[in-house]
Amino acid sequence: MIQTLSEKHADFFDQVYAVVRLIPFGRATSYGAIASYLGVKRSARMVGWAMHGAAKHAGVPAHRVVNRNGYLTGSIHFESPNQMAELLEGEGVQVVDGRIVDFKKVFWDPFVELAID
DNA sequence: TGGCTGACTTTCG
DNA sequence: ACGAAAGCCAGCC
Repeated sequence: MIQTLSEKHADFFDQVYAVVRLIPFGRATSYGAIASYLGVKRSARMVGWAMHGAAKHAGVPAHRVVNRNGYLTGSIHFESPNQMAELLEGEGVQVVDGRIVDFKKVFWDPFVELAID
């Protein structure tokens, strides 16, 4: 739960996992958006680094996390470079040349979707 | 134990 | 407008 993020002093990784898990089907977000949501936008790299552990965390759709341009930069860390793209396409997200088409449309902004008050 | 590296983003020159 | 550098923090030699 998101509310527990601010309540509990969970590890940075756990917070990232929690947010990533909330990404709806057919949507995607960026490392920076998650980092910013967690209040450490400058640590966007850590979000990506956190995904290293996300692979062993079931239920964490790491393929729905891309860089701010919609490029599947993390695809190289999947079982195969095209694994990430195929997963996204399987969710109806069109991917061309390692980049999400109309990323702004499929972009899932935690600040908006989670409606922070 | 200490230092390097990294699935990024932003800002300064 | 483009290129380079910094900042973030935890895991892994």
